[in-house]
Amino acid sequence: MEVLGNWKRTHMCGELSEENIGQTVIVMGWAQKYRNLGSLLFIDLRDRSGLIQLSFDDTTDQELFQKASEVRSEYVLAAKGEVVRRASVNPDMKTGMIEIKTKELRILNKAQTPPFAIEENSNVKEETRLKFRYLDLRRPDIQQILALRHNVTRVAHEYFDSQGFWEIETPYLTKSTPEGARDYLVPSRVNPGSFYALPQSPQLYKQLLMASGMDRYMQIAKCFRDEDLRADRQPEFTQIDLEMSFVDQDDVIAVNEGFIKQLFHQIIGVEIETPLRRIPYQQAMERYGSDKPDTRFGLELIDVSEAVAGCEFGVFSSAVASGGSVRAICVEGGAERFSRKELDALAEFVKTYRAKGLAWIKLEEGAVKSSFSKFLSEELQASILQRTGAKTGDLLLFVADRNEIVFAALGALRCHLAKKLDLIEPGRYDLLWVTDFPLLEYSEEENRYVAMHHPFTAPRDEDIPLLETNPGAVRAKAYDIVINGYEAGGGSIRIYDSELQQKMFSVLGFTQEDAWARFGFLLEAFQYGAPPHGGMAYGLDRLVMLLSGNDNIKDVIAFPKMQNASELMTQAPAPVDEKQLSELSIAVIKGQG
RNA sequence: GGCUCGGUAGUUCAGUUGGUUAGAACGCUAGCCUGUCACGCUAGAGGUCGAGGGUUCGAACCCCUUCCGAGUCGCCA
Repeated sequence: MEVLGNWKRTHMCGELSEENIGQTVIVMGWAQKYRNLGSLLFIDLRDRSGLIQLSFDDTTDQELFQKASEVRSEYVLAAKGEVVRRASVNPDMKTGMIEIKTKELRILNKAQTPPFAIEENSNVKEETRLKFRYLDLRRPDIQQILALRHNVTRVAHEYFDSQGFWEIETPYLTKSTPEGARDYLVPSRVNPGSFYALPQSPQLYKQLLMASGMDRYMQIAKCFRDEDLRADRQPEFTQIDLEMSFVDQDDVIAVNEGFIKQLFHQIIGVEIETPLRRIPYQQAMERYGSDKPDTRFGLELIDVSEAVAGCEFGVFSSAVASGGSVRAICVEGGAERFSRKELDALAEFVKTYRAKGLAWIKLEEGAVKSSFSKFLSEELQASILQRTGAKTGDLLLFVADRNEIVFAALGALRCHLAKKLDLIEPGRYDLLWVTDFPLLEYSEEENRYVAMHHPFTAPRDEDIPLLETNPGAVRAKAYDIVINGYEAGGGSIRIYDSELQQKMFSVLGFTQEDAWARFGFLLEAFQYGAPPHGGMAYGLDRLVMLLSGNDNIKDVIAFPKMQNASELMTQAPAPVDEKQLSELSIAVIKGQG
């Protein structure tokens, strides 16, 4: 092993070109690959910019050649030499026209053989990659994702700065607010028995900043939610968070459309047409069965409740009679495409979403087959076809149940079918706003209304009277931005009036004492002149995922957590010793969980 | 907590109906090789078939239990 000495790097490997021919350069990096031909030896040297070939010739310098022949994969090298045109070019390599005729080599560090090859498109299993994440991160494709991620935050800073936003940091040690997701708690040594919560979002602080007259705020903020993970969900994630004063919904949307336009343009060179389409929540549910619809393909839901009400088929008629619905997806040309076995698989698929089954009609040439053919009178068939517009060759798939289940099942089914039938054009981006969310939804479990977004979302002005008479019908000034079926961000206009905020808490079932105990600081702040305000937060990880064409959030986070919320490499979380616990006045109950 | 899929060499995988010493490719080690770039040639090392138990004359394969991972439902204001 050798030291760097007085060597200074002159170039990054991938940035050398024919323009450097004749120059003496010093490059540093990792040995990607070596090819020893006996008395001629090549090493591909890698840094984050790319590869450059080092060449060694036994006949010019035997000692140097000997040293080079000891180099193995992932050795850390510094090489000094002359950039020369290659004897044989490699057209597949960015620096394939040139190489460095090495004069001096320093082996800065040796390396064990890595457990997997450091190369693009590696298909090593995730578990191994995460255990050796620092090696996985050497792979060029992951480095490019992290570079893209850096550029997304850079564009965010630049854009929002240009629009008059200040980046202001808010605390990570905050107060637990039991509404919403589970909190990560942090014990306080100096306040035994008391706990901070890590923020689920900077929501309350940014609203208070508006009350403070900061006018426009933004922050790249870490957020924490102690809930189960998914392919697009981590317990620790990053938001591009922003808030604005003296604005209504259209103002927030306009500023954010500017951001999205600039982001797509600068990061991936895609021009986004603005203003973006907006569809109300109710319509999103009716047409796509989802509040984050993937609009890159059709397969829209069709309500056939009226057509089948009172029909012989009990599954249908009873669903309608009990206040639910029967809805269908028409798969064009699907009659031939799906075997009985595949239809059974689709039925299993929708059962995941608590649907009891999947009824179907195949409109085959000259014959109509159906899972409920004995109830499918000519009359019923005619009215279904009339309602759905299905024609010969098509396949109709039905779910009958409570609306909530019908939407969930068919909403998921249409995405499933789109993948299966390859209906999604690669490289396409479909963006839209979903607006007019319900302010509240009724929780059977808790026997009360809960906020759909959060308790600080403003109701639409004209719906305020309904808060007392029909809370479920109140629409919110809330909006989500949906990209390719992912909720990429969301926001709302907030309540800024203390009275209205207190009314909101009371609708949510808080006593006045409760409300003041938990959110007194906010209610009070609103009494000292809070401006109308609203904002938005993007899931940075999801944005990066979408912009880099990934479908797993772990791939766009340097050190992600696994499904059980642990980190494989460092083994966090881990037990701590008794001394630490006793300092925090914490006793762990053994044998639980 | 439920459901589905997976775990065989360092890596990616194959492994037939339960049948001899569990294979391949890449990687690794050693030797040879002057224009390679998926270098080539020769030889070699490398396995707790996730773990435990059971059935059997015999288990990577069948059964039970369990551990680990992924996806998903619930959950995620």
